[in-house]
Amino acid sequence: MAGIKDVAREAGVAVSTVSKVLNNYPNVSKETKDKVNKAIKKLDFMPNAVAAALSSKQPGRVAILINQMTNASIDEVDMQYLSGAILKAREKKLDVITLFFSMLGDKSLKEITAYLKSQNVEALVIFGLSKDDKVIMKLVESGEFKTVCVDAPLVSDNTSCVWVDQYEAQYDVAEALYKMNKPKKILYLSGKKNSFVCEKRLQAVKDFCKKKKLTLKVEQADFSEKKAREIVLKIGADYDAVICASDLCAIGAMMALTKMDIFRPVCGFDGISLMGYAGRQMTTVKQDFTEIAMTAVEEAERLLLGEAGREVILPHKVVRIEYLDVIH
Amino acid sequence: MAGIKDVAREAGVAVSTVSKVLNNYPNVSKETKDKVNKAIKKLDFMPNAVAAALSSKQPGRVAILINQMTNASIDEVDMQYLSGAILKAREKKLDVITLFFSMLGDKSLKEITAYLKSQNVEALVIFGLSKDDKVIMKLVESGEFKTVCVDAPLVSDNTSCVWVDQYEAQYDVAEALYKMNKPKKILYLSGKKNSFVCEKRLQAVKDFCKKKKLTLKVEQADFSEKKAREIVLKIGADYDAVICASDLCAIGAMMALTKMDIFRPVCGFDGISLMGYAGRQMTTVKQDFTEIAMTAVEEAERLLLGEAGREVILPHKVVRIEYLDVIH
DNA sequence: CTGTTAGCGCCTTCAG
DNA sequence: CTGAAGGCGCTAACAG
Repeated sequence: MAGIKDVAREAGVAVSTVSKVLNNYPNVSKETKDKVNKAIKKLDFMPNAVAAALSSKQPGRVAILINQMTNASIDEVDMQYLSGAILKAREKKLDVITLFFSMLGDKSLKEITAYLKSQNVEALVIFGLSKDDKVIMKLVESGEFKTVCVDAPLVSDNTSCVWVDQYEAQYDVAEALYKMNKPKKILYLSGKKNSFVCEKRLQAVKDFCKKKKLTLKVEQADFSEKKAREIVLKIGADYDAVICASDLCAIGAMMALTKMDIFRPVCGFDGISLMGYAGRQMTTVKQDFTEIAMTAVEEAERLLLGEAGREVILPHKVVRIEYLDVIH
Repeated sequence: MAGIKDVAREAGVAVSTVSKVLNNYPNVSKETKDKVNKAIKKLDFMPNAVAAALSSKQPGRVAILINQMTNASIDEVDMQYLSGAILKAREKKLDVITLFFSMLGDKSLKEITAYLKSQNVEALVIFGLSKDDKVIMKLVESGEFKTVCVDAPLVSDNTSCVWVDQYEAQYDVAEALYKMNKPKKILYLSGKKNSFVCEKRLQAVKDFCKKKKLTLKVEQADFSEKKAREIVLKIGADYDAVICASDLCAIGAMMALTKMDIFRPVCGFDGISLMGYAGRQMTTVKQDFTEIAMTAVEEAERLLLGEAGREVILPHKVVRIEYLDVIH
């Protein structure tokens, strides 16, 4: 691999000059710039990113932390988060390293911090954080790293939060279902206890039902298809509609209803393609996870540039999913 | 962040000595080693990985290349590949960078090579490569990087291949289905044209049918649930059983059969959790993608250590999946 | 506008 | 067994 020296020699200039054109410094004459660029092309030169990172004050890496298998996910969500984040990071020329919560859970805050620092990470982008992830919560609060939380309302001077307005989204989908079917008694299958998103969603349904004067029964389904199925089998018949905090639960609810051979409108949350297998049209909230991830990385860049943390709200859509709409 | 110098001062030794204990050199007395380790602990020191990478001849990074959304995947497979690979890499203290085919497809071999070199990558672990991925095929063949291909039979001095024996697996599952239902006429829904795995699977079914003197009809379903459904709707009734090159197709086939209200045994391939939604018991081949990925990374390490490329065959299982066996 | 010169933080011969 | 010194490839003042 050709080095910067070779380029300098080839172009007949000093290494620093080459460095300058590489990093788009203003004060280089067009001529020498051309010379250098020609040499670069000729030698197929590309600066060694490791060396550059070591020597320069450029921002360090950003670590993507994924809480695998926690959301309603079935991997689809995580994968979209990941690819969106990685894509945007490359675009922004940010180095990333990918980590899973499971790799950190058993380590102390100190260890994690040391590890991240040793890897030259300066910013964190965290997906799927919940209050139960104690160490990672502490990591965020420690302020050692600029961090962007997706789906967790943590905002401070150096931590931003990016998400869809969970309250509004849940409210909207409930309303859509309401308009269509005019239910009187609602069964709400809530998600995990200490999940930030779930609290918002739950509140939305509560408020909605209050406003419309509907009876509301809340059950904890923990994002689980199975639990949802069991709950609905047991008490589903007593309600006019089932609103779910996740698509997976909606599928479970649907399965139960089909088995009981009764009809009740059901709606989900997330818009994962698995919904295509629900066997019936369903209403759900569609979140664009790729977009969310890309926005999160952009936000991380902002923080790295020294700007202050903030909350970024992304739009959502309420959609009807047909059987196999989504899967090719 | 404490540096190696701080540790040296704290321990009252030279930096080089610290470095030696860090890298487990043999010639350090136990006493000084203890002193140094104490200092390390006291200062929460961790060597800067970037600097270490730059200065030492330690192996470079390994790039994980994922062909997102190509297999029967629905993300589950890719996610397991990814987490397995990343986990093992951390265990082996190998630095990884994750890339998706889609980020490279439009670039030239030269560009990709330059980029990878600039990122200090020395080894590639490639998931889901097919003959159609021209550039990446060339990348592998160029020999510039040690590479491990999962699901592609590329073996040379510096490239290994890790996979489940596709022929045997497909043969086994066909046999299992045969024993159970004694079909005479088989419909085989094959996968994508230029996929390495598909060719092996197809050959296995051909051989099996020949041996058992069964009528075999092969149709291209391209791993698509929809195509599988359409094919089975059209001609499924004429056959006694449907063997599929992927679970997704098996689900499609099942959906079609259910719609037609006829029973035909169906089997799939991969063992993804989506099979839990097929609505009926199904036979399939279960591959442990996490394990495959971990093995692939280990193999990459071997190559990095200078050993020669080879083929590594991993075991598979033929399993029956019940409704929601797999999804919690 | 261009070149010279220190480092970045660590590893690694090579003397002692 | 330990320490001093050079260098990995590049960037960033600082001179010129």
